[in-house]
Amino acid sequence: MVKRRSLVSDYCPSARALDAIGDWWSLLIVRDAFDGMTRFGEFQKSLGIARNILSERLRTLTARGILEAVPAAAGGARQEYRLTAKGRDLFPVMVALRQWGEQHLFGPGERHSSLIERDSGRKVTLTVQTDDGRPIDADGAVILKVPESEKQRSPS
Amino acid sequence: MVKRRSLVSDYCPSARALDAIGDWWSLLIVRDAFDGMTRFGEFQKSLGIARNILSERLRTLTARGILEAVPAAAGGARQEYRLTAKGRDLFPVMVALRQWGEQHLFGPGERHSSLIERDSGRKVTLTVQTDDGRPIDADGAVILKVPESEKQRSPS
DNA sequence: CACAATAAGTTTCATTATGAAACTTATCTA
DNA sequence: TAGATAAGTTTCATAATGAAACTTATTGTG
Repeated sequence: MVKRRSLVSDYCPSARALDAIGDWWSLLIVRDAFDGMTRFGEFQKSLGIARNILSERLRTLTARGILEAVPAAAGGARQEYRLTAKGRDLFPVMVALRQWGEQHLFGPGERHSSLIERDSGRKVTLTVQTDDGRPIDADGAVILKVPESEKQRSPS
Repeated sequence: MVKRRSLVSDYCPSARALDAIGDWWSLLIVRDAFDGMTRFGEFQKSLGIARNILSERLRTLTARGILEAVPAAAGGARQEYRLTAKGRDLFPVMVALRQWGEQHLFGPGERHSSLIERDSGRKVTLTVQTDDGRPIDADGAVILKVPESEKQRSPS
């Protein structure tokens, strides 16, 4: 396969995001993490993922700062995998995927899990809006590209 | 590999969504489609994807109703690939990924493309909220699972 | 119209990524 | 302390991917 092309240097934030979490399993692991799972075995049982692949994914997600590995017991070797702040910031991504799935991938009357506010029980939804609060859809939006001349500018 | 496990029967909408568009390349193709691309060659050049893989992905995305293939010229064999309504509904997913990428994958001062409202030039953002309009974060939300007894209930 | 140049795929082949199962330690439990 | 779990790692077979060559269909040019 000649190694999958990396998009980390792409100037499109979506591309970099997909480069970080767009591979098979990663977002499912993150979903389970949002659902409270922390242990290797929990992820493995929930997803039915091969153990070697899960091991590799947990390592990568940790290296990328999306999960952090903390010793399950003081002095012990076993880890618990917890979402970092960076990982928790994927919440809108999860909600967006969920919302699209609900809209388009379930038959009428077919049951699915739902995301609700803990306290009120109200359904959680997601809105795309301008920074002054007006809802907007794809047609109203446009991508402002980085001029060629500025692309190479790197941080510090 | 014994075929990648399918999640289409999972009762979690996020899992089904990832099953549909969570493979390598699919969302990048969708991103380019949002950016106005329609032709095989445009996607190929933009992404640097192998032609056989692009061919397969376009076929799959079309089969799943996310893209539709329309003849480029009347009577011609060449296709244009356009987002369907279902495909355009992935807009919030793209915005969510973009927003996370902007927040966490760019160094300070490093340039990136931005999503703005066409008319006003205002930045587009994304908010997770309850259905009565209050913003909410991951801590305030909880997943309501489908009871075991109801899982099997299928549509029509 | 004839001929070259593109566009859009498809086929073939080499290589990587994944899955399953067996194997290895470390940790927990009775 | 012995057996049972948990958490990985190793090994091996197979699927997915990438690159390049190849095939048609379409477009452009004189």
